[in-house]
Amino acid sequence: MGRGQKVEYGQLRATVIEVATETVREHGSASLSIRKIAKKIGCAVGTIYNVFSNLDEIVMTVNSTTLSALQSRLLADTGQKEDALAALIGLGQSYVAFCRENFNLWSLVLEHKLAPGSTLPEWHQQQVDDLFLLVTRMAAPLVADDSERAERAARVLWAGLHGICALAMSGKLDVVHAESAEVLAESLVRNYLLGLRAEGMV
Amino acid sequence: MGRGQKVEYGQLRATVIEVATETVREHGSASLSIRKIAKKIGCAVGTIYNVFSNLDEIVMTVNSTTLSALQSRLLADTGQKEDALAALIGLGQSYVAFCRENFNLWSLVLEHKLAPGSTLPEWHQQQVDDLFLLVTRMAAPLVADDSERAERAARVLWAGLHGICALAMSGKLDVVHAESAEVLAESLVRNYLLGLRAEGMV
DNA sequence: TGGTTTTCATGAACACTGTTCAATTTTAAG
DNA sequence: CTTAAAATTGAACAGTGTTCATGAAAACCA
Repeated sequence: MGRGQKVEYGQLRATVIEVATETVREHGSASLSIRKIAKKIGCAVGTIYNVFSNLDEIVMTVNSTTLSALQSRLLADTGQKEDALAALIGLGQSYVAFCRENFNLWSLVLEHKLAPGSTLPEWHQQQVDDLFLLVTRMAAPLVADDSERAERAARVLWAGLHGICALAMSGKLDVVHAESAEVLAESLVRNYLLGLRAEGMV
Repeated sequence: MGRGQKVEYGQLRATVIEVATETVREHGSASLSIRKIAKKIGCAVGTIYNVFSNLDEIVMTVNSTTLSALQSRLLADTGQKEDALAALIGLGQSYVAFCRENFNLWSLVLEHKLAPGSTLPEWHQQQVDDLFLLVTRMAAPLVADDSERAERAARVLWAGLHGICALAMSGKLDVVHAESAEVLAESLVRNYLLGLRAEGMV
């Protein structure tokens, strides 16, 4: 390589992300290490550090593509639904399905803890905001009068779905063992929104 | 020490858990290591392995006391509430408060992943079941006719509260940043239960 | 008391991890 | 062809969890 060869730079970055993604998808987040990536690619560890500042940056880049995949999935699944309630229920189902199909990659997103004192990079934050905006937009018709309450509803639903998926995936607190996450997700979305409507009628 | 000195055995175990708990509480789960515990206690690493089979067992034991503390907290806070709805809202508030006050210790519970293929030890599973039973019992009066639906409601609420707290604590998806977790928790519990009731009326 | 046996404590050793960096090779420019 | 810049390398450093042969100490028995 010589001076200013940015082509190779981008190529190596892509390869690293590709290998890292496949490793996580197949063997889980615990088995991801710089050394293993280097061995699989066939280069030295230092080479990777020439293109990523550390492992965290690799993880965040992988997570970024996972978030993009989720967004595409949600956008595709909730294309044009007549009923707003049905659309949000469908959103929940899509989210649960995505978690199931991308177990290890989604775990990597959830497990990631940003270094204390630092904030998410702007490009990453934007992805999260976009994803959340999707939910807010879908919830808006159901609480038409009040946009503040629409946003709160979106936050509750988003967090609630996250909780159901997180417990379902880890099996940790055994809460979701008996009943499928899909059933719980539908129950959450339907009844929460029903409750919002009922509250508005009082 | 000599043969059959169970007193020292239990004493050392207690000390290890004490030191581990304080370390996590003050510096977070990432800074927990066998070597640091040993140094803090003033013994060799091998000594700890004489009393715990590995770090995972230490973590699970710490988590066990955290779960006990949460259970005590919830039991105390939701002592005798007349209204079932108010009681469940209170439960949510207590849960959120507990997460706030025991940030690092509760993170340790959430972050723990059990080794693939293995299941939670019986004594740990029992704690989780007890905790969950608390929610189920409180939800029962609100869906009196159907115990199956009561359990589902409990699962949804439990998972939902977990999601709100998890996102609030990590600040990861920035969902809970604008509004406090307490507000979201109350919204979740109130409207979900209101929805359940409305559904039953149809 | 002395000798024996069981039990416990020790820390070096092993196999890992992320990260750094001086030395080397490769490549491009002049 | 020389030179300088850039990219690659892998040894080195500071960590991690875990194991285990060795030595010390305590308890049992005579």
